[in-house]
Amino acid sequence: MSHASIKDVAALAGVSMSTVSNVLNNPGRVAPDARDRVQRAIEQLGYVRNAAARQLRLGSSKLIGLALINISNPFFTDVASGVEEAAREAGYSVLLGNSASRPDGETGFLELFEKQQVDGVLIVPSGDVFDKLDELRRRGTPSVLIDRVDDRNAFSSVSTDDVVGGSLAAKHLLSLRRRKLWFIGGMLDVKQMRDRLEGFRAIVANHPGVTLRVETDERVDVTSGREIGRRIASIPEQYRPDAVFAANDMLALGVIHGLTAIGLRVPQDVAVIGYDDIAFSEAAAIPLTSVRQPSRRMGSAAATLLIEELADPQNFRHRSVVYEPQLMVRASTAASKGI
Amino acid sequence: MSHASIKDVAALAGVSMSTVSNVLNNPGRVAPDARDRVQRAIEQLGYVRNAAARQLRLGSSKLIGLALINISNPFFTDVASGVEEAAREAGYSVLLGNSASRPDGETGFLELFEKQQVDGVLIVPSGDVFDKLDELRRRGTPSVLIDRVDDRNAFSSVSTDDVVGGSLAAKHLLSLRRRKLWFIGGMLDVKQMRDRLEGFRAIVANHPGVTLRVETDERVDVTSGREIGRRIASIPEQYRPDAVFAANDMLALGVIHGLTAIGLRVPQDVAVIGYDDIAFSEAAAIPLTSVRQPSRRMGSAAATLLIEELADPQNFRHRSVVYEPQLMVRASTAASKGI
DNA sequence: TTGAAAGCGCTAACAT
DNA sequence: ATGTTAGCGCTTTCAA
Repeated sequence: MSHASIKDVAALAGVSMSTVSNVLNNPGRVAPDARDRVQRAIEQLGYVRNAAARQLRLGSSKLIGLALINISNPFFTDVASGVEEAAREAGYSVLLGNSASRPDGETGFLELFEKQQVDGVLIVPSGDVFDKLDELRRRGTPSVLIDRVDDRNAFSSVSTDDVVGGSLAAKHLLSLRRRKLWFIGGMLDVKQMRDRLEGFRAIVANHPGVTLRVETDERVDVTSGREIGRRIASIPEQYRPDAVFAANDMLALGVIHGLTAIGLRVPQDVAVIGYDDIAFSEAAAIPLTSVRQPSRRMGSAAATLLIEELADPQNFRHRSVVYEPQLMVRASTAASKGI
Repeated sequence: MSHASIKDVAALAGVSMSTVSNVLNNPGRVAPDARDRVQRAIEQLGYVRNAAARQLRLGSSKLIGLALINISNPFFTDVASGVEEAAREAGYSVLLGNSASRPDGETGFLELFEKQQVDGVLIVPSGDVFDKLDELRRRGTPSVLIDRVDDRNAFSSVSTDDVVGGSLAAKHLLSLRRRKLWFIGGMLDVKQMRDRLEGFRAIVANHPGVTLRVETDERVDVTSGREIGRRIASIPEQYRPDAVFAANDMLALGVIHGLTAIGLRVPQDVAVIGYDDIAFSEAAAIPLTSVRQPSRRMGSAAATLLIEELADPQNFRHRSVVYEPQLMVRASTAASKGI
């Protein structure tokens, strides 16, 4: 009734366990007729390999752990798709965890991953997980960072240059003659946020007369964006920003909604630019200008890097792949001011 | 250098392996000082339980497999959040698979799940996986369906009444005096699609003079919605629909984009209603009217059902939980026709 | 309260 | 080409 084992298959096929194992792993080494009998026995019993036993024996699970901050942000699911694709091609499966769902966040997941004996970890770090990652590696589980470089270069990483991304956004807004800018983002203890702001600010600093105000909130989702949008809309015109750079698209989409709900026009009254360029941005009724990160490619590159390291841990040299972000100009900033 | 085992811990603490095991599983049964020594040894060695070995011994992995059609649809990630929450509370972890990423689709994932010895499976079935699920159950792995009922009532399920949902959409559109309706959806071999259409059509049938055209496409995402939107916009007014019911929100959002890009007004020229009510719908610049499914709740209910079954497989009676969909009226249909 | 030993299902080295 | 056997790390009787 329960799961059949290799032993059952062997008995039914009238061969030894190792022959069955060979049929599974080295079909070439086994005589055709024995192979056929084993195959039939497998079918008949509905035999399925027990990964736990295999893993225990082999010391490898052929599993990669992917730790995401927030699975409901399409940027991350795009990354995940890329990871899965590359992993599958190399014969790995992906154990997906989203830290938002755990009280203990990313650390909790890393522990689960380790217990499950994943061969390696892919992580989009938000908090400070480097100690934990170091520990993991000392015990033989390597990891690759996504969307974030490791300053000490102790881990491979795949990211987009967020400083450049921030400056792209600023240049674009300034070229549109916007002068009163807001940066809206998550907590600045997250490196990605800091970098985007840094790039943005550096450009603004070269433009005397242009003001920049920084607003941060713990939540970086559509709802919190909408609240900020409404707040902006209620500010008298002379104090109101004429452009907003939101540190991710969900936020930006929310801001537009909050703004327009109160009658402001985007981009005429307030231009809005986001970050990530998720699919919804292009399809929004006011298509969103956004700084694109090649999310899917980042995912597959990270997985590839990890798999390379797994294949030859000794000789592998850590690498940092940094992509250039790309400005996607759309309606949310396209028209000139005040028209 | 590699992973420390219970044996190493035992040696360092100067106790037997079983004492270490007891510290881990029945701390009460072990003398305080021995316990302390073991604890310290665990810390010092950075010992982490090997789930594979534990699983092999116990026959249970404390893992639930969740098979989703498409991880980039926020509806599914919301379901996943609900699942994770309920699972975590009960001490289970979730192995997440999205069938879109596999050439062999859901079946491929079910096989992975079985190999990984998940204790149970949660699945949003699209194709015909019942044979496979039957097989799984025969070998001791139960499953619960999400977003779909099993006609034979052989599996528990959690779903929303899609027929009612479809009729809600139709009634709303008709109350707005729309007469030329289009249904846009995925392939009709997917039960959910059929049901939504059925409910929609049943209402329309009672209204002589109202026409309904059905358009299906394999892809049900923003891009394909946009293409259809553009196509509609290019139709001369007298043949053009005055309302569209899209079978999910990603499609609907795309349709609106395609429509407005060519200068049509939503809802004045064409009213658009979606399905699922994902977060982006409310925040879209033309907020989308949608039939809401309680995605998160569906996820947690399904997980709860599965966990109950796992706890007492003998006496568990399959149950079908059916939620009522809810019409969320927003701007994409709100204004009357032609204004 | 603690320890010794068996065995979960699998693979691989070795023997035939 | 096939079989025998040891052992991966853990839990769990059973005995002390």
